Amino acid sequence: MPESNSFFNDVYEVVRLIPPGRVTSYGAIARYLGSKNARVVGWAMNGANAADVPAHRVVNSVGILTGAQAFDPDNNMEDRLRKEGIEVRANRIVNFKSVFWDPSLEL
DNA sequence: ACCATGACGGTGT
DNA sequence: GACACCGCCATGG
Repeated sequence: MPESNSFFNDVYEVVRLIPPGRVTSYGAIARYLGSKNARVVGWAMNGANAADVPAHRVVNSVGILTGAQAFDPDNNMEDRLRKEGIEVRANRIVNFKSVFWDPSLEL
């Protein structure tokens, strides 16, 4: 597990703090951790799939479920979000602004 | 140390 | 709102 003692671990910690029914963006997490690169956050989420992290609550700045491909077909991202009361349409969160949760602002 | 890759973001058109 | 570009930096080979 290369993630231990790493930047990835901090990412997981923040994602775990996202309230149910809310979502955040890769960039928001990156800024909160002091990093300027949102891609690294996405890279971290690639491994978060196996870890106990609500990765389905992390989307890009536009509200698109860019990481849906990384989820299992029966455990897909879109369904999990709908289950929490989030409106999803065509792989995109409809009321994105309403459910957006900024860690550096609300944490 | 160099290079390619990537669940991204901001700006301009 | 959609699309094309360019910059960003952690990891792995």
